[in-house]
Amino acid sequence: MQRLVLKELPRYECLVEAAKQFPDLNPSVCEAFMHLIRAGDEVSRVMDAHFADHDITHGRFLMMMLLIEKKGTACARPSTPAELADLASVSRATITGLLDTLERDGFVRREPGTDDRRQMSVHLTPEGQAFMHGLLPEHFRLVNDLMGNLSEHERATLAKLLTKISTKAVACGVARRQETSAAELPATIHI
Amino acid sequence: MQRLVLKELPRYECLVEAAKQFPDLNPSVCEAFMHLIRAGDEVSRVMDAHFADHDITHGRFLMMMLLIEKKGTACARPSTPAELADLASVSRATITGLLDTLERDGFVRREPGTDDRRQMSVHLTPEGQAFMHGLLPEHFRLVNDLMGNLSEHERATLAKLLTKISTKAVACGVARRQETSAAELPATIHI
DNA sequence: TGTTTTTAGTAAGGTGGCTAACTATTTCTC
DNA sequence: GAGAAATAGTTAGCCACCTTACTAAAAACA
Repeated sequence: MQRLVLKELPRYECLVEAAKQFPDLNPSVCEAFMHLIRAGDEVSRVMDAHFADHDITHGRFLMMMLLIEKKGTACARPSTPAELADLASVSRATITGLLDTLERDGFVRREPGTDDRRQMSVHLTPEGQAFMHGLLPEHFRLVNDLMGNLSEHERATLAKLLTKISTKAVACGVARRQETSAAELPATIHI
Repeated sequence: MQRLVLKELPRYECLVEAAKQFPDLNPSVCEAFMHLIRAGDEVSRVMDAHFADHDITHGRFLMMMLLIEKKGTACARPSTPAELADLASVSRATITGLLDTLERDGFVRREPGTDDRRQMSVHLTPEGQAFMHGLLPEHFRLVNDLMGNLSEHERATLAKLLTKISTKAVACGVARRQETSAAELPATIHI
């Protein structure tokens, strides 16, 4: 499902106009920011359309990607709902909902855990595995196509710049949580 | 509302491993792609958290941004639900839902159109206008902060690279629609 | 042993989509 | 001018993907 975004980015001159009204608005910063939002949205739409061709959604795809059997041992594979929730940064309740639909469609199988009876162990079924093997070649070709206008060097530059932004975004999140925690201290602490 | 994304991107060596299984997978392409998805998601989360502080959501914010009074005449302002829907590339039904909640909260006012009795004219109320004027300074400062690790030159580079990707994504969408249209022609046409 | 924490899942609610159908109005065609 | 077609906004129903609060059971801790 898509977030609302503008079909067209505002013209630069509109940003400059708006900056007269809102002095904190830096037109070139805003422009770059909006390019990021837009590009992210548009590639997501392309991927989602491909998923829809196969009657699957982004969320379910990600679950199956996490569960897919991997050759070699370099990359761990989660197996409990809590592990999936942690990797995807969502609540267990969300995972339950996703797994419910995947189980309903025969793509995953849940079994009680062996060590801990509270736990469930989650696996792709052979059907789920086959489904992913059928989907992924074209998925990766689509990714290649989307990035096809960028040289290897440009892709590396892009990754570097985006990492700078992500780092900043994460820092905003951390600073925000500290701010929130401080606000929640009883007033008497400040004596 | 966020889409499911991985908390951590897979390590490059995991991509290389996976490429052995899926030959279409190009590790460096995939890596850049995932950086885009992640960065987009993370900045969205930061913005959404700020919106939540003011009891508003991304979709409602965008509606109000489109409706906000603008000094000068360089930038048109939409005024009907259909115009909003067109600018945001969603259905009129979706706009109805968003406007319902904004009207409920006193931020927008709907009036019958003057020229065409099918239409509604939509405006920010003074309360809505004041709300946005209260929110936007910090919003723009947040944007500046998020992009703060990038120089002016880097921002221009980023915008250029992202535009290349957006262009490709849009082309994928166009190609897809042509493909779909061709598939829908009656079989007899091919004689 | 008793208390606290953890696990998966349920219930309830929200956001932001969609489609199809509807009603009223406007535009188009003959 | 009459009727058909298109348009505008809304309604109803559905979906995906969240959240929090809660439950029962199990595990960990003191």
